[in-house]
Amino acid sequence: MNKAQRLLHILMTMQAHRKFNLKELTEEFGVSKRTILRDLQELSELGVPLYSELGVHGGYQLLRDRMLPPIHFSDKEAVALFLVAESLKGYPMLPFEAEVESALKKFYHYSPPSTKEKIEKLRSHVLFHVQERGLDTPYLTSLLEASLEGRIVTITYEAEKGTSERDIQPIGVYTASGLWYCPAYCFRSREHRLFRADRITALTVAEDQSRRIDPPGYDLRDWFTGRPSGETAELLIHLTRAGAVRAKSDPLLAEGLTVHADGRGCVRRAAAISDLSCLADTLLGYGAKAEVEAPALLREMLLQRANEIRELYAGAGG
DNA sequence: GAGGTAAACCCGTTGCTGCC
DNA sequence: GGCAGCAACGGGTTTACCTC
Repeated sequence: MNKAQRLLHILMTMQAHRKFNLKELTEEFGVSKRTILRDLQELSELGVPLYSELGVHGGYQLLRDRMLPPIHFSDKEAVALFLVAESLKGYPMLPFEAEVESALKKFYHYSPPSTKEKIEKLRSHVLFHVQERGLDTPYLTSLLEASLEGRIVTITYEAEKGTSERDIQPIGVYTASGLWYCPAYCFRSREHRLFRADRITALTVAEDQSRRIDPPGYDLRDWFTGRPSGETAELLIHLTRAGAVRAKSDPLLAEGLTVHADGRGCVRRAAAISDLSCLADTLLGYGAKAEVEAPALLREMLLQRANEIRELYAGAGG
């Protein structure tokens, strides 16, 4: 039996037995322990999910649940998968980036030449442009994993107001305009808040997991459908014609937007109190194109910001 | 602590292949 | 045919870990 045949037989033996050790394999294949070890290492490097246990009852196990069965794709399905992959390439950071790269390599390697040809053509004719930000998000995968497992993590966050350390329970991650965001329940402010992944400079799993909200009862879909968490306020914003056009493509104002027959519009929905500050910053850019009727707190925030700007320029001019 | 197991080394042997 | 290079293999030793 040559090496290739032996590797194949070892793989079949592993699939037939839930657990095995070196001695059993050396007896079955009539080779030395050293050779079996080399074979197992080679199989592991090829992607076979092997798990070893030390000790008296130690041995090897094949993590069969972690290995997918062979799947057949049609030509169009294969090209479609690569199209999806291409759409992600513009992002400098992705969760499970190395795994995505490895999976695509395997997929491309085993694709027939005609499919490869279509994929290469696709690369020349389709481009998903993502705004380049050049910001590192080293904890993106950790945030995603924490949201999947409902873990509380301790983060160091660099906000505009300064650096803070806080415990959060992420509900997911999403990307917009080339940036990665992580909505999460913040145990310090006791409400859901939005964090920029690139502003997280340190992340560790929190020691105290007893506070975790399980089940969370609030997920990324709730976040996007605008179901607020925590204390809320009724929002009523009137928009000019130009303001309504702009609000249609504004993620903060599109929700709850109604455009009247004359082109003007209004935004009417519930908003979390914690979001008002962010809304005020956005509305400042609308100038007179948007007028806040409610809540009063948002009006005050806008006035305060406007006054700050006025003082700044009055001082510079005089 | 003893004994069983895997992991990680090192080194020597064997067989195949290509080159001169 | 002789030689070098390489891959595959085997044996030995030490270390780490686990169970009893």
